[in-house]
Amino acid sequence: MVRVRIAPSPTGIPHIGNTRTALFNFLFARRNNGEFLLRIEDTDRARFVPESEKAIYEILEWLGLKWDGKVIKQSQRLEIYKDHAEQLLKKGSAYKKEGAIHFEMPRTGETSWDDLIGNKHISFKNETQEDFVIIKSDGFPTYNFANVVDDHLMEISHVIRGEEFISSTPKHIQLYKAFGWSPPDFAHLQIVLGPDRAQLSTMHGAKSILDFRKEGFLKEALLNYMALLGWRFAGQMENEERTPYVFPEREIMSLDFMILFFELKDVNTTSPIFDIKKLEWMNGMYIRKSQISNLKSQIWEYLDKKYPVETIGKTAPLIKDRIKKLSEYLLLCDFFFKEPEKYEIDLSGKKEMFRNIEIALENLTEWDEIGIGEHMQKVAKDIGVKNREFFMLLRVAVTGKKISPPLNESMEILGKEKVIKRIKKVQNL
RNA sequence: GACGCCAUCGUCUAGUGGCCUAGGACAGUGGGUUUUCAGCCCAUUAAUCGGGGGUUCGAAUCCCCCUGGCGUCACCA
Repeated sequence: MVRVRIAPSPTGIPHIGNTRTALFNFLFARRNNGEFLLRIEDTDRARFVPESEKAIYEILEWLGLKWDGKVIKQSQRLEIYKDHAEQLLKKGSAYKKEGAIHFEMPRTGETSWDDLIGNKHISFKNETQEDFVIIKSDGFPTYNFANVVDDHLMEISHVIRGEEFISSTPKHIQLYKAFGWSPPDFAHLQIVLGPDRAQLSTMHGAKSILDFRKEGFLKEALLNYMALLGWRFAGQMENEERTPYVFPEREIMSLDFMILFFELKDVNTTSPIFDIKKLEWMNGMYIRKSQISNLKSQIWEYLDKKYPVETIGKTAPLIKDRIKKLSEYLLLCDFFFKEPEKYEIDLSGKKEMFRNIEIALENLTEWDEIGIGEHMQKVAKDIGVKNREFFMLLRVAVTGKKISPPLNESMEILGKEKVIKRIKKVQNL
């Protein structure tokens, strides 16, 4: 039975790095019909950040990486750790010193294991190892100790975690040995690096997943991108002659697809660097692929349901190819909800032209995109203004901006009354 | 510094001895479509596979050394 866990400590809001670890654990569990557990390692009272525990739940739920069973919190298991430390004391593999309990590491031989990432044998000479604290003088267990006790008690079969724990794995293995337990399999994932090539960390300004959501990233894109950082589908598709992955579409994968094909042996051994550009491209890709009804509700919810959902629904088709993030919706579409107050081009002195436009629009019986377009082209021709210039001025008059969704469609959606009102308004500039 | 992990275009990667004068994607550049901006389409720049030795008829692929990057060296996790 495969049982994995993620063991975040509530000392910060999860970012791409540790969330990717969660994703890989989740994929491995689902792929193998196993369980994916969540343990909060809150034994460091000094670094505790209150809102981070809530954020951990929120992020996992939002992304659809729901854990199985109930959450284990180390701060509520202090007795368990004490009991186990006591056992080691009795066995003589631990000793007290300065109010803390220390574990005695062997001085000779070596400690090693076969790591599932890269399928390699890693070994440390025991002479390089040192004794370490398992129970602090405040009675709390240290990470190294609580981690091992819990992984055993929770019957974890595979420990899939970041590479930063490789150096402490000998400690863990020796602990298992001292207890007479058999250690789980280990898989140490390569660390995700920032553009500065240093490990992604909150301290270093890495954005949290919550930040990405706030910026309008879709969970599908985030999930897909995180998976691609070190893993890709290694199967063969039809028509692929030479090497797999030559088609871009195989980079776009749903969570279900990933679950179907995820294998630890296909996880890369090199540390990937997080590239926001590719994430943005991928997010745009997901937005473009979205069904309008789905995109509509995503935007609506993203904007805290403050804007009329019908208008969002009507305008969504106009902007789905134009935005990379949900946050860009209002940049393009705010004019649907309020009249422009300022104009990116000086429209004064164009009174005559807008008067002509107004009359032409007034005379329109069918208020639709095609009719509007035809009539406007005619006006442009009649007054001898090039399309390019004519429509730019009209665009600014209606939207306030030089960049906007397609004009005719926008005018149709806005409605005759509002459009004419705006055309009248610019005649008084 | 000690210990450990890693090493293919700027970035993510394909590649497990001959299909590689190294393929794809993102980013970049040029062009086309065009009523803006996107999108889409086409083209294109970019890696002497970190360096040096081997092994082999043949190496990005196997071995060794060097170098570099990263990680860990707490009563943090």
